[in-house]
Amino acid sequence: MATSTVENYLKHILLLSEGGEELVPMGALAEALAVVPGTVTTMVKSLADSGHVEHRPRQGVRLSAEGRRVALNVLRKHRLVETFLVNVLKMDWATVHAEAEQLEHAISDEVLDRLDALLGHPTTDPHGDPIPSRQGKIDSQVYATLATCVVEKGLRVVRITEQSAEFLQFADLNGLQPGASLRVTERNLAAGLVSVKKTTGRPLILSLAAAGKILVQPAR
Amino acid sequence: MATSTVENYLKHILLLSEGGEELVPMGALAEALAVVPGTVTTMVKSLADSGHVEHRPRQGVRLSAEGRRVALNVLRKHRLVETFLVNVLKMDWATVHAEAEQLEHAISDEVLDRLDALLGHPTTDPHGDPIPSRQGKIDSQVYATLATCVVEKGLRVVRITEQSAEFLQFADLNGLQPGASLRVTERNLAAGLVSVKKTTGRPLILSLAAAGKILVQPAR
DNA sequence: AGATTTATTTTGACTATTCAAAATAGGTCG
DNA sequence: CGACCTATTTTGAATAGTCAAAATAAATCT
Ligand SMILES: [Mn+2]
Ligand SMILES: [Mn+2]
Ligand SMILES: [Mn+2]
Ligand SMILES: [Mn+2]
Repeated sequence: MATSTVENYLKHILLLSEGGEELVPMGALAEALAVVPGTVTTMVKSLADSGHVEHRPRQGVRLSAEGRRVALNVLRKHRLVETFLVNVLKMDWATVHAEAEQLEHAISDEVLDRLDALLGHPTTDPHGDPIPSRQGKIDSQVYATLATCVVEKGLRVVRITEQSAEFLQFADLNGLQPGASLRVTERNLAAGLVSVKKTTGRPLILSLAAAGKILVQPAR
Repeated sequence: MATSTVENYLKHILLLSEGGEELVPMGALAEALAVVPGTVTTMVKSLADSGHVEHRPRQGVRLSAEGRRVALNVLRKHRLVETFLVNVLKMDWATVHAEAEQLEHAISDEVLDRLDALLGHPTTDPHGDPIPSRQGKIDSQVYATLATCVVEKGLRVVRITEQSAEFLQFADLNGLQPGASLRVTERNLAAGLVSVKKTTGRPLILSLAAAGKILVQPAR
């Protein structure tokens, strides 16, 4: 019964609130949804009327328990669909985000369950993004990034937190997929650069901005 | 760029015009789309403005070449999705129609092609409905039905032309799936009944209305 | 404190889609 | 032919979502 517009609003509020507690500023939401701020104000008020969010005028929005439930379900659909598109249909991981953006609103919970089973109940999508469980639990572990981790330690890529096709294409081409092993050889804050050595392939230099999008954990 | 409303209008015009040539009366379209006639008049005029249909006031609508192209693409998506849901996700053929009704508007041509390949380029969906080719060709062969076919000849079910879950459930339960072998043992026009003997299972009696929804061809 | 910048909200308008109800064009039938 | 029936069209109004631009509140900066 939630329209896809409503689902998108709720999903982005969830994504912007790092778990669902903090107030999301209207401007940030407008930016994420690619609409003007006035539109967000209007929609958020109606979302508040329907009990999906709490609106603190001039401060921001926060999901209600019900809003969070809906948002997690949409996010689960999004990420399971991405997994399906990559693992089963063999699509390019750089392009599946746009596809999933539509499909997340079109698949039923029934299809969702069957996809989940077909895929073997995955816990992360092709980008390493955690897939909320059927019950709405989502892994909220905090990871270091290539911009913040310790230098000269063995690391494993766990996640790429960026959905633009260009960046993902670039990451893929340079062996930065979840599971890849590497270490940071040098970090120059002044120059804003991070040097990375992968176990295989040539050394790589990233900007701090790019490095900040690659989440890592200590190699097992 | 066509909205899903537009896609639904075009698809139903195609379905109601037996191939695309005849004029579809506004009332029939309104009924198929479950909207009031006035709404159809309004929408059809805008579809005519965008070049998707030709509107003969007071007579009906007909698809333009472009409208037909769009409609066939949507129909192809619908039927390939149904095939996927049944063959891969093992869903009940009685329920996939409603799912496909949404998904047909959400999958891209890219995903469509990959689904087609995954399924081995099927030419009919689980109900025996022909799947339009990528180039927009669709099998328009005319078949007899259990209400019109010859009596006491070996037959094979080719298609069930009804998408309601109840009817499909009933057909499935009684062994009336595409491919099933049977013959009509008796037809009583006065009583409006058709008696059917399947190769396996007990004899079956259908109303003429129900029998008319089962398309058959002479057993090979 | 007063002025200025910035984020948010308001207002007015527009598109797409729909319905209810009234108006109308075409037949049809006596 | 004229009354009548039926399908279609018109008219007026509603809902969801959006934008542009003006108004306003809050925060920041002399
Ligand atoms: Mn979306
Ligand atoms: Mn992802
Ligand atoms: Mn549809
Ligand atoms: Mn079908």
